[in-house]
Amino acid sequence: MRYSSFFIPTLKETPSDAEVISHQLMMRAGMIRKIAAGIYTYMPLGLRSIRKFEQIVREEMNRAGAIELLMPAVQPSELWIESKRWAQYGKELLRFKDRKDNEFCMGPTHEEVITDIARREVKSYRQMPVNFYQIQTKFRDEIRPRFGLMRGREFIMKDAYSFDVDSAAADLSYDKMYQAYNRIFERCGLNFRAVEADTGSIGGSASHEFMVLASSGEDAIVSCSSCRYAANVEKAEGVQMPQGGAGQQPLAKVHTPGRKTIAEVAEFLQLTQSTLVKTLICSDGEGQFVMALVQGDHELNELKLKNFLGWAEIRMATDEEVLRFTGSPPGFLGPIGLKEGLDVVADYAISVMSDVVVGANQSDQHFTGVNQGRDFVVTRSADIRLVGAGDPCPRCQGGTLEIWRGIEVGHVFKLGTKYSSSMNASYLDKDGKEQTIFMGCYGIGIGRTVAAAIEQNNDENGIIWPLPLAPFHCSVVVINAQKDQAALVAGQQLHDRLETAGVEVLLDDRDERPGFKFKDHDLIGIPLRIVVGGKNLADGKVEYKERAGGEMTLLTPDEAADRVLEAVRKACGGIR
RNA sequence: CGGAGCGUAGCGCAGUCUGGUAGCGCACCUGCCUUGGGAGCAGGGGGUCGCACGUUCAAUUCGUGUCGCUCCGACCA
Repeated sequence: MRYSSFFIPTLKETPSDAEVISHQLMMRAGMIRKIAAGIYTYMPLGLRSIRKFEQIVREEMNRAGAIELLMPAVQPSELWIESKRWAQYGKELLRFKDRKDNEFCMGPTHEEVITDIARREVKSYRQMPVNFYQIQTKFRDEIRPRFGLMRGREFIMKDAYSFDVDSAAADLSYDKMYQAYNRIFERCGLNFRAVEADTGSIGGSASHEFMVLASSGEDAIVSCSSCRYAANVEKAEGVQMPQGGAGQQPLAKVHTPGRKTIAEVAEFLQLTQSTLVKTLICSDGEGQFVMALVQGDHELNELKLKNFLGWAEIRMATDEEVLRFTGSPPGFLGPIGLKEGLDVVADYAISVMSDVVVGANQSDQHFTGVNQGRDFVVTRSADIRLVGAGDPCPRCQGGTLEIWRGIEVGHVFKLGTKYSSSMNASYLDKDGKEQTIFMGCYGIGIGRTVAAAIEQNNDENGIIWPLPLAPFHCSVVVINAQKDQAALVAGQQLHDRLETAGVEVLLDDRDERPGFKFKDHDLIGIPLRIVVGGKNLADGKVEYKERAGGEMTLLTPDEAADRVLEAVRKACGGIR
């Protein structure tokens, strides 16, 4: 491909609304253009990388036995009402009516449609296991679209859905996908982790997220320093501690004027924050309340508490609600002397603490020397805190947890019968008995993965593509292309030869100064670069250089071509 | 949803406080020159100042409304 006949509108300046590096670079490299909040055009260069990744995903899905189809982007409300998600899904679901006033939505995901297909078409145990997938544009009306392709409203996703006769068979399908996902992200040359995750609104019994490690990631994940345990912090388990010693101190009320936060109270009483108990009141938004206790230097994991209580939603109580339940404004709450009807859920860490400090449920007053059992009662003990760096691993002896930031690029779920039972997807088994189908679903964010690759691979000059995702493998930059015919011919020959061998080459024949061209190629991040021109060509040599670093070397055109072929084979052909 | 900010040329911004019909850099077009890290000179094109209504002799500027975009918050007890 000649640069002059392709279309790469690069920008020297960074658009002001691009926050993260991948968004900035995709804009500057002319890969994407925004048309509305969270909605982008994939420009020719961006589309090439998107297609590269899609192809890797296709190959690995096909290898794992999944079958490609394509479902509609627009979906009728009936299916969503049937699965109960028409009411559950909030404003994120973009709804609209057709000319006959029938309700539709833009599909944010396709469990309903695929389950409908399955219940009509999959009627016998002989047809399973089966796994359908598609690569398709979805729409979620995000509260706050941001970070370019990382959290857009319209985005491309690969989603797959497995159907099995029972739970054990579904586990096998799940494992196959889990393996396929590992292969996919390995092939892309990305640094990633598969972590245990919460199932969220999709539902189901188990799931793993695939996280590309990057400091700008929106999720926090933990992994064990010595075993393979890794989890999203939303899900990561706190370790249940053995019972500690009995308290010694008597209960005493102390005056703590204006000291509301844990830090202020600890400083005022000359104690460490870990000897305080943090008291929080949460609501399900529908009239249920609970008091949650965590160690002063810990933080409540609302998601864990929500799941433990079986609530659909969770939020912190308002100041008015706190006053109503405790008679005290926030800042002085505690579990002592509560009115009837407010359950107390304590984190496991609370049960090993003694002689602690809690609020006295009255302005400017705290209790010291507080001990569980003697001074207050815990309704239930549970794992409800957010784990942190340095915490003990819940799976092995001696390991401690490290914390990372990650970008969620893939998610696999065991759905069980959640959709198949509500939508009556069943089959006949060997004995002619009707059974419910077991499902799994598996997603990969296509655009997000490409953005994550940039997030992980860039420098001050621009993108540094991993070869498998690069829009072009190699660029051939011709110096003084409009005047130096010999250089242009030599460059064209090298280009033709590489292209014939299957290498994707961008031949820069533009009438621009060399520095200008180098800047462009660095910005758009082509991994391999050959420069043809000037004195070197007179000596029968061209320059070979890799974007990721390494020295520039002078080689004959033949040698340079071999180096390119070798690099492309190694990076794109090896793992197959 | 709550809070804040911003909409002026394709992009990045100034001008608005103090009203008098708009400017800079980059990009773009023409010519000359230049050709190893986003060159230089000269000339040129491009804006109903987001939109609507109001105040005024006069509105990019003041007021009201509206639309769009961006940021922050939703861990505080």
